[in-house]
This record gives sequence, structure tokens and C-alpha cells, in this order.
Amino acid sequence: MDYLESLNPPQREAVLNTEGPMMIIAGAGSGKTRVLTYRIANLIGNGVDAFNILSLTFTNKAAKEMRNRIESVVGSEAKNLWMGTFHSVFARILRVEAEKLGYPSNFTIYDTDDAKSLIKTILKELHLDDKIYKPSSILARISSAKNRLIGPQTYAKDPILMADDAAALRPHTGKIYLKYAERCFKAGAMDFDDLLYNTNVLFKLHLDVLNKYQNRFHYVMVDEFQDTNISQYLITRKLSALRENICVVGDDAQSIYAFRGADIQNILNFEKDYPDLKVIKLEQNYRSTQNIVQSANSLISKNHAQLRKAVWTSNDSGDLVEVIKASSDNEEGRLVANAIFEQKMQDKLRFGDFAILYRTNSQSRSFEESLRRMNIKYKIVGGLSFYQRKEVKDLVAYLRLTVNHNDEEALKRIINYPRRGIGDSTVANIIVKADENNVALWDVIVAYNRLIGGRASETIQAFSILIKSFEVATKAKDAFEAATFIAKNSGLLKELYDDKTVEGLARYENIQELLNAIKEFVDSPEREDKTLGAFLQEVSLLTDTEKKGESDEETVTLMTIHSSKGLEFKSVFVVGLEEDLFPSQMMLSSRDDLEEERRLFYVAITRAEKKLTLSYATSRYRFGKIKPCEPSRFLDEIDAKYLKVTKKFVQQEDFFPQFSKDEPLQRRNLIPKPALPVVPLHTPSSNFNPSNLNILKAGMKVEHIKFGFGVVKMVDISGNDKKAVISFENIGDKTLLLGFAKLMILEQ
DNA sequence: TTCCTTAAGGTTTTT
DNA sequence: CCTTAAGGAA
Repeated sequence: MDYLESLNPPQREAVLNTEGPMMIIAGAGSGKTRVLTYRIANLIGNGVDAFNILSLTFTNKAAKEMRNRIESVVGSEAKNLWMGTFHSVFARILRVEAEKLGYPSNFTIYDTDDAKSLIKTILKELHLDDKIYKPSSILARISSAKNRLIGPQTYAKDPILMADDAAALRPHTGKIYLKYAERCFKAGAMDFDDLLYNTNVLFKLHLDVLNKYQNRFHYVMVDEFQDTNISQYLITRKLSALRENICVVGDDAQSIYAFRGADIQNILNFEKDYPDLKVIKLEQNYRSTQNIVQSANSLISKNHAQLRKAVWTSNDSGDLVEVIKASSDNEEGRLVANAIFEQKMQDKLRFGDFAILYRTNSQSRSFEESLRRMNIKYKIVGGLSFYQRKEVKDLVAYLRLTVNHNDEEALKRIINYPRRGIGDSTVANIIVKADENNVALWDVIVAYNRLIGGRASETIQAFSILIKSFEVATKAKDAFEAATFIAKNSGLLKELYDDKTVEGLARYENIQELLNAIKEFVDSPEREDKTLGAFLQEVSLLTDTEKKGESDEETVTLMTIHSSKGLEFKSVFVVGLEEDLFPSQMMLSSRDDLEEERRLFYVAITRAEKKLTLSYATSRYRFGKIKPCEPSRFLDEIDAKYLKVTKKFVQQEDFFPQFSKDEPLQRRNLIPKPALPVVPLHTPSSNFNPSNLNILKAGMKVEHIKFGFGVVKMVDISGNDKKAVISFENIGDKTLLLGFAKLMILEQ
């Protein structure tokens, strides 16, 4: 086993010590992924069946990467490993065992929007004010209860929880939780937390089932252990109880998901629960320069609660950490884009070596603008995902309702879309009736004529026949055929096709893209279950971060610090280091929260290999108004001897030419648009003379004064502003407002 | 019931 | 600035 040669002593020990409980405390950049990979490869090499190994990761992407790396060591046997996030692995198990808990095996998974919408509906029924009972707060409260395995009945009886709610002036929270749980159950739906909660219930009530999985998983591994909650911890503990071959890997300094219920106590409990626990510390950092490691250490030492650990490196000291001060968020964008360009030239890097990390998704705008102006390609990871777009959710709702008629949220979403004359009051009637009779919404719909009757009867009946026909028609079809059938026959495709606006066109294309994704799902060879139900199961747990697989050696990455976890880049920019932004104003109220923000900054810093740059602005747009900003306290917490504050030449606001405002920013996660070229784009022909654009039609060849030659793809005269999409030879598609565009028609 | 206009309120982070 | 909710008219 020559790979063992490449490991240092503690790493090697972590790989070779396969039996019994073990905890690996892995500092940032300490080769944790390598250790995990080799550990699994080593197990398989020693004759352990890959089917008997369960490895739980934080993201599906991490699982996929690790599987690939293991495969390169041990071959295709790696395909048999059980690997994935807690949510996806246990959703898979629950799907098999659901009926033991009274759920259908084709249960729906509610995402956060579904959950909030259900809470809103319940609030209306209970006549509670959604200003006081804010759905997001209620959901957070329910979520945190579930993550501590407190069910609705227990919750409603718990004096401390009730007192908390009373103090928060939300005394009916328990009642909402109860109703919420009932409704999910009736709808055959589980939210994210239910996947873990119900797994615990399953293992508690059905010892034979627990036993089955205990005997399947001889070795259990948990990555990012510091980010697990109690519910997850109990699952792993129970699963591994027979052999106690449990190995957890984590770093308390990188715990940044407390808001999601992650409990650092798990690390301490672990030591208590396993007295003969083996603890290994990986402290040598192989990723970053001295200066980067030391600044990170100086920062994290300001935190009180931490395990003793000394991360060190034998790498070069490298450059000092640069600090850029900008006068506005826009200037911050320009300075960072310029710095990226300069560094690339000086250090012979590729754009793919750079990452811009920010606290909140909304900060991406100014960087996008500057990068595009400098013709630098970029991609945004995370943000609003493809699957959160309205039109995509609409089609998915049809699919969900076809698979599970009781899915209340899917039903509410599309019962009147496209318009079929079923208004709000009809839907409200249905909900009330369902509640009175304690049945699912669908049951009322089927019996609508008998239960309610009246004018809407016919349309309701037509709707129920439509959905039933989908069910019948898709029975023998794979997911792609089924989805295509439903998209066509629901009227959804036509609705979007008829919408000839630019936005409508984009929505239509998104539906096509979703269908393509389903086709890909069906066509993938190792997929056994190609049904619609299987696709839906997967899609609801898929995040966009994991979908992007393009090799982008020349593409700068933009993302939140949270999504950067586990990644590394040669040069990292951590931006927006301002009070109230980072640390976020929401996190200033308690010491624990502030410490979590500090750990978040620690994570950001330790993503950098060679070069780290921090930036802040002294003013920033917020809610459309310019607000002054103070530099972040975190800047003072890094030992000043590692910092270099640069005085940059301040550019004028309009140094770069303005481009048409209606070019939408790429804020979502599709294919990054090609960057706009820098002026001069095009020298107009000598006879250039703007034409009257009233006669502009698709197919015409035109010349634009700035953008050059192109062909008209479509003309949109539906709105007040007449627009046209023109495909230019040099810069690709652009949408232009005809009221302003200087265009000359060359050929009809 | 639908569609349009206006008002208000909202930015953490993610499975 | 943005999106969503609410209210009013056809």
C-alpha cells in the first residue's frame, strides 16, 4: 500500500485504526479528505465489502468526489459504498420502510417554501396574525424541536418551551406545531427535519428494522461531525451500536451551522458515550502559507469555547494578507476585480484559482458587474437555485401531485395554474372541509360535488380527472416520458409558450431544461429506479451547488462562505468585512452567535492557499439607500503583523463604459453568460444611420452602433417598452429596448 | 374570479 | 432595490 507512504504519522494512524470508536479532530487543510478516502480504500483493500460501509457527508457533492477518489484507488467496488448526506441516505431508507410509520412509500419531501406555505395556511385557519407568528420563525422553532427529537405532543406539554413561546408572545406555537405535523402526515409529506426525526422514530419503534441496518453497516463514518445535530448523532450512534466501528471527523473551529441545529455538544457527548474512544488530531496544515495559517490562528484564539488544537504549517511564509479599503460597494467590486486581474498576471494564475467569498448572497451584485466589465468569466455557486424558480416549481408540483395526490402544497400551487376558474374562495372552502372531516385536500376534491357542490363543481371534477389521468398515463412510463406528458397535457407548456415576452421565453426554456435534467436522470446507466417518484425523491434533496460540474479553469468563483466549506483556492478574497454585515447584525446578540461568526471568518480565511485578500467598503447600498459602514471588528482581531493595508488608486465611478441596464445580472445558477467585452466593441460603418425600428422583425440582419452586426431573434411588442433579442456576432445574445437602441437594418 | 395598482416590508447562512 | 401581499375595479 504505497499511499500510506504519503501520510504523516497521525494521518496514517487514522487510516489504519479501523476498529472501534474513533474521533479525528482535523484542522483546516490538514488532509482530512485524503485520510477519509484512504481509510475507506484501506477497509475495502482489507476485504471489507463496500456494501457494509456507510459514509455520511455534508453535501452530496462531497460524497460524489470522495467516491470518485476511492474508485481511483480500489476500482469499481467503490460504487457499492453507501455515501451521501444524512438526508439523502435516510430518505432512501425511509422510502423502503415508510409504510411501517404509516407513510406511503412515495411520500413527498417538503422544501422550506412548502413548509412555510403550509404554516401560513394553518395560521389563517387559526386566525393568527402572521406578523406576530412569522412563518420563518415558527418553522425555525419547529425545526429546532424536531432536531432535538421533541415531537408535537411532547412540545405542547413542555412547560419550558411553552414559557418561552409565551414570553415571545407566541403562545399558540405548540398548537401550530401539532397541526403542522398532522397536515404533513395527511399529505404524505415529510420536511427536511422529518427525514431525520422519522428515522429515529423508525429505529425506536421497529427494532427489527434497526437490526437490519445495524447488520448492513459494519463501518460508519461521519464527516463534518461538528455540524451534526442531536437527531443525526443519535441515528449514527444507534446504527453503529452493534460493532461500534464508528469514526467521526470534525473540527470545532469550523462549526458554522448552529442555526440549523448543529450542536457542538455532540463532540463532547461523543467522548462521554464512548469511554475507550480513540482521538487523533491532525494539526499540520498542508494547504496554506505561514501568514495565512497564523492570521487564522490569531483570529480563532479570540473564541473562548474551543478544543485545544495547534494548527501549524511548514509551508513558506508567503505574502502578507492584503486589506483593501473601498469607499462604496461598487468600488469594492472594481478594486477586487482589478486585483484579481493583476494577481493573475503577476503570479501566473488562472481565473479558476480565484474565489470571492461573502457573507450574504445579495453581495454578489457589485462583483458581478465589475467582473463582467473586465471581461472576466465568473460563476455563482448557490443563491436561488434552478429548482426554486417559479416555473420549475410549477411543473415539479404537477409531478408531485401525480405521484402523491395528497400532497397539499403541490395541490395548492397548481390547482388554478394555468387558470381554470378555481379561485381562492373555492380553495379555502376545500381546506376548511378537509380540516373538518380530518381528511386530505384531495379527498375533498374527489367528493366535492357531494360535500360542497355549487358552481365550481364542474371545474373541480375536471381537475381531479386531469390529475387521475396523469397517474394512469404515467404508470408505465419512465420519469422523462411521464414528465413530458404532464408538461404538455397540464397546459403548462402551452401557457409559457404563448407568453411571448422575453421573460416568458426564458421560463419556457427553463421547463425544457428541467425536462433535459429528467432525461439525464433516466439515461444514467447505474440508475435502477427510473420512475417519476424516484426522480422527485432525488430532486428535492439536490442543491444546485452540486449540479455544476463544468471544468472552469478560467472562471472566477463567487459564493457565500457557508458554501465554500471544504473547498480551497490559490487566491481568496473575503469581502464585505463591515460591522453589521460580517459579523451579521443578527448575530451580535449573544457571545455564542458572535463566536459562530468568527468561526465563519476562520473558515473563509483557511480556504486560501497562497494569497488572501480582505476588503471592506465605507458605504454600501442597503434597501436602495446608501448607508455608511464601519470596518469589521474581525479585521482588528487578526494580528496586525500579518496584514498589509494597501492604498489603492481610487477610480472614478464611470471609468468603465455603461452597458445597457436591461442586461440581467447572472444571479442564479445556470450557465454563466459570456462576459461583456471592454470598449471599443465596434466601430460603426461609415454610412451608419439608425433605422426606424417599427418594422423590425425576427430574422432581419442589423448593425448596432456599439455591439456590431447581428440577427434579430425575436421582437417583443407586448409591453410598454418594445424589446428585441438580437444575436450579435461578437458578443452573443442581447436584449435591447427599441426605444433607445441605435440599430440600422441591413437586410430584411 | 381576475387583473391591476399600490403599499409595505425585507438580507443571514442550507439539507 | 426587490418581491410579495393587499385592496379595489371590471
